[in-house]
Amino acid sequence: LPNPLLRKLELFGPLNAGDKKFVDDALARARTVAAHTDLISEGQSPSDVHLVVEGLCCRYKILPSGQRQIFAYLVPGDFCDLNVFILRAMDHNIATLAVSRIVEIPRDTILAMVARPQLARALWWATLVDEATLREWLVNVGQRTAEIRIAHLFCEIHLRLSVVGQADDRSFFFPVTQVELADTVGLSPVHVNRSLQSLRARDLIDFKKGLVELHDLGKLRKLCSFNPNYLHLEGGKLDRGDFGEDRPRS
Amino acid sequence: LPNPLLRKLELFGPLNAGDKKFVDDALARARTVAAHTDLISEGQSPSDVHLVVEGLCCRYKILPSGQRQIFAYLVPGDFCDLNVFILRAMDHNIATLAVSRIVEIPRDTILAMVARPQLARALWWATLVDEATLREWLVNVGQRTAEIRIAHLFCEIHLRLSVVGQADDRSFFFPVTQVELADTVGLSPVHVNRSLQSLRARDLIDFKKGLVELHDLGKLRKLCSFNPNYLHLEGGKLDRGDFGEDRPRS
DNA sequence: CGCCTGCTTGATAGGATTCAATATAAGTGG
DNA sequence: CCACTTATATTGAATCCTATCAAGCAGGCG
Repeated sequence: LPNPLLRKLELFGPLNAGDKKFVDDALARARTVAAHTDLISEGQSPSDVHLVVEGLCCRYKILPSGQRQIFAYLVPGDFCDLNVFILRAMDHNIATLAVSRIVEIPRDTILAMVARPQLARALWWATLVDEATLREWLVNVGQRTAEIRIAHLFCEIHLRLSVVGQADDRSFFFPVTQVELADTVGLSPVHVNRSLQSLRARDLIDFKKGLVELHDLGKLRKLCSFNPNYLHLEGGKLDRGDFGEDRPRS
Repeated sequence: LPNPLLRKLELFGPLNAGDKKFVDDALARARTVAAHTDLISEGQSPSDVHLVVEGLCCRYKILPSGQRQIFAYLVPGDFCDLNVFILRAMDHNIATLAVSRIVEIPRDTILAMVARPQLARALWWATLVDEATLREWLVNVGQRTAEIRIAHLFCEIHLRLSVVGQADDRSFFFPVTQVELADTVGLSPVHVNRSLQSLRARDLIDFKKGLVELHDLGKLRKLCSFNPNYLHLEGGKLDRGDFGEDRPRS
């Protein structure tokens, strides 16, 4: 079973043997966490950095009114709280959605990683992709209709899971409830249910019990005009791997 | 007129004289850009980093359907594209909303800034706050009703402008049209108009011709349950200014 | 003065929410 | 292993919020 973090980071650029070993060692001891368990809560200031090795987690916030908004799904290879080095306190929560394997990487280990130039850039790249993903979610909730919102979300998750070898072209596991989907895309659970039925009726996707079956990925992507640029994936290899160099640009 | 970037960064932590001079020098030569002008477009890969010194800019994306979503307002002291060092191409656009003064900071200057530990942390802090702000916008669009959405946006902008000395407790300039507001909060321009009227009727705020008058800031904040934690401002001074130190935490 | 942009208003339609009830599945404990 | 309880999914009906369409108004500018 390949290291999902390594797999992700190498999309950005090649790592040397030392870098790889470093990453591998860092993920050596993962612990298993039950589903629906908070890993970090708002106001806390964890000393270590959490990383998802297996399973599914999410960032979320609960409003005074009791409403919940999910900001991000964290799939294998994703960091939970790299910002720990700078910000005093978390401004949101992170929880598991399914049984997951989590590693807690000590601060010092992260610092040592950042001391390796290529790894440092790869980590930075990962956080920038997180931010770009967040922007796309804002587009999703701000501009798209219910059905297309959900279609777009599935397209994204599918691609991100593919990167870490957790999805093929026909299906993938995505263990969330319809209520959680609703809190993700800013819709009511009832409407999510109906939108899912509508997508099934169009013979695009079938989602039940945490399994997404893609009946026609191409049509699904067309429906929501899915443009994966913001994930900086395939293009990732072409992304700037250098720092100070001043080469000409188009 | 104090340097807005310096003013912002010092919220995070103290800078030494050398750091300050460095930042001051970096902002020395600003150019004036007309309103509604693109600074950077999707797909581009600017060689320098843009920073807003005066005026107002925004991040945005246009969908194939022609819809526009605004992701962020950039006020004096905000960077436009620090990610230039890592990502090959912009995945969104940045434009001026009003006449603005912009500096283009060479890559080398940024690299020199990052070489200064305290400045590096302050820059990192700034990008993390940007991300947290984006999360809050997702909450806004995903969970709140029209009126409260707009109220919350005004609360945020007011606070961010206050930090750089561009707002007092009674009013501030915010030169956007109602259409732009609509593209920000994911509503139709008509509905934005009506929501603004409603806020005026409650004697909370009056927004006309780019001037926001706050009739009762306390009541406005209560209406939208405004919690500025996510901006990490006042708490900013207490945020972690250290890197590797391993001090006890509560 | 006329034009353009931005704001305002009214009427209508539609998408999404809410409420409520039912069905189905999943666990739990005796 | 079955009965009970809880979580999740599904369905229908009524309501509400927001969008759309369309028209009128105001102010700035050449």
